[in-house]
Amino acid sequence: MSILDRLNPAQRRAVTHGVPAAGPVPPLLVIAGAGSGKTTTLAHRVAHLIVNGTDARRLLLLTFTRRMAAEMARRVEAICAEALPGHLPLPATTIEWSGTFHAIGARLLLLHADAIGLDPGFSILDRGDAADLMDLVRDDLGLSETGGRFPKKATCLALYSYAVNAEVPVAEALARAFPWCTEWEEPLRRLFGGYVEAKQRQSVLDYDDLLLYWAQMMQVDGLRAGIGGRFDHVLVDEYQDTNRLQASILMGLKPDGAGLTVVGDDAQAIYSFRAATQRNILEFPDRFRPPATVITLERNYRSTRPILDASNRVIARAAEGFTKTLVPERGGGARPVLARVADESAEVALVIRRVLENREAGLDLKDQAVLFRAAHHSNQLELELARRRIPFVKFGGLKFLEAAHVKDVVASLRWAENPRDRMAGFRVLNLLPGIGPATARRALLALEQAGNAFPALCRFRPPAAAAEVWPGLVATMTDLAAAPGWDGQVGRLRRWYDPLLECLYDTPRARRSDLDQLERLATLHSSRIRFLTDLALDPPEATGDEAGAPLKDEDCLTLSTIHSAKGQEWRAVFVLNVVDGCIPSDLATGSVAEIEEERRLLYVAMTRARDQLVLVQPLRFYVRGQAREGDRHVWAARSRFIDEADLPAFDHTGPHGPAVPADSRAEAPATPTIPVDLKARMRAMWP
DNA sequence: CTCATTGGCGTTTTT
DNA sequence: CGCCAATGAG
Repeated sequence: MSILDRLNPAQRRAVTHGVPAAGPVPPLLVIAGAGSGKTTTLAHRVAHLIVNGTDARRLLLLTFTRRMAAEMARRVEAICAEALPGHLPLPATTIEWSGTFHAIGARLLLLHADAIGLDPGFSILDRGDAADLMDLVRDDLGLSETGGRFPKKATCLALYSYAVNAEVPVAEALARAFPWCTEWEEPLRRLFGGYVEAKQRQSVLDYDDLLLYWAQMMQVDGLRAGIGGRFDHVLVDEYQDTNRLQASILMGLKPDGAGLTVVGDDAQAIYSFRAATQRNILEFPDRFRPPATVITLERNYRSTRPILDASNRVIARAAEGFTKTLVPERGGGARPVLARVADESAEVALVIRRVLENREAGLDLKDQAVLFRAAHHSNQLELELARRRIPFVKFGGLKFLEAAHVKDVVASLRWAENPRDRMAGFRVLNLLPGIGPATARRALLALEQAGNAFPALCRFRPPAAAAEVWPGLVATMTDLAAAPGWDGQVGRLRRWYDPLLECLYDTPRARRSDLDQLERLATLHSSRIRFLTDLALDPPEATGDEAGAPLKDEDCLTLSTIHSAKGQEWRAVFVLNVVDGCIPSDLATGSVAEIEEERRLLYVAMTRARDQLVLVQPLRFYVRGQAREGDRHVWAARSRFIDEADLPAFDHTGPHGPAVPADSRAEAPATPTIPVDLKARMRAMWP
């Protein structure tokens, strides 16, 4: 009995390709359709390599998220334990080098910091900090007074990031992704130059640097040999969502493709906004001589036949790709439902009703998920779930880490770790009453001139309003910077920060409980720098529930953006707002390529479902930017990706007839749900 | 120089 | 609505 017996023939070929081997293992591309056992296959291949004598420490496993890395490690160990009975699974089967490109990049940079002249105490900027730094540099370069509308900081950062990740000049990035900013090409280039300089002066790296420095290291002979030679096998998951820079790293690691395995599904490519390109996966085979072996997995073990049939119809209308049609292994099951509802309130009601019915019928909340295109699409649903005390977790959207008070504390820790980190210092100083940008700048200058030693700040004369709290700040930062151990540092910091919190924000109680959570989280990490690095690369998800992190065992409904649902599955899946303008997003209809990506997004959402799939289509959308009881609305059409000809693949519920009622032009505003308050109207006449 | 207020404008997806 | 820039009072 072998671990290979439970695999189908294509999976088995993928797992055993080139192994056991006498010589180098030729490159392999696995095209794994949705639900075709991709994770199983990859985990078995890794286990098969280990069982056949590959040292687990010489494996590099690159996944799309930390969560996937952990899942993969768990499964590999389980399979190895089964295949090698009697051997303890640890540590011989533990994959040390497993994680996202960014996390692995951070580790390699730390390891080789000396060789490339990088301060090993570097801090990692999250997206918000990077954008703020971009803003600061823009001010310094005097680009704020350009008149007209210079792109906003977030746009500047996105553009810079695109150029780096796509490995194209600014002009090309502008043309491809930000055509409305082309007139600013020259000042933008200056801005990016200044941004890079500022990062280096402060010993900070942004996300892109983790890849960029890694790719650059692979261009240096000695380093390339050292890093590439560290790994016998490199395996990459979700290859369809990698970009040019990541491909360059891979080619640097394994120039001839020996030991390289990439797995992905071009039909599920949904990250082009991060400069991911399908060309990576489409062109992979021919990058090598002889070309890489291609193995396609098309047997779907996840969804019932009717769900798969509907999904296949949606993707069949796409233009390009490795052709494959998923073949269902599971029979039976009901058709997916296309549920028309009056508006978003009715959508919320329908989803909650069906979720609860499912639970009555024995389907736990954790077996069900609600998916949507944009994080804010679930706002109403979240409110209603909270009101009815139905537990849920939300993936995607605002992160815990992005809350102002959490950023305050993290910035303080980062400043203590790296006093040259101006973004961190700037944020901390601005917390004090009476201190604004100008004073903060002067204080940072004073600190720099004193050799970045915090005690020197004692001599700085703050404005009168800050005089009282100033010594506390200096003492706190001095303590943190000099602290011998990590234990208790967050507690020490909070003795100073918590009183400030009271004055700064209006809901101090909820915020303090967030900080309690942060403090607990801190104890799970061995040092301050590890804590900060892990936090930047793998921020905990926001929960939407005031209780903080949901208990692991609690039965909980999943809410998720479609992007964050990648690689997951549930027995019942609801997709919100399957209308034109949401899927496809009205912001992503500028080109055929963008629209095609939106189609794949719907395909990804639909193929997450095992037994039950409900696409919800509200007919009426209230327009934003009006009074609470306003009645301005638009009528939305069914998503263009559900073709008329494909309607028979669905069951239909809700109001029928044309999407836009014939008499809509004449329709009177809905009756207000709140009784008219005449007295308030009288008062309002005389403000 | 700080801080609160006002008015205009854009509104996605994430390591 | 929520973010950002401009404005004006202290």
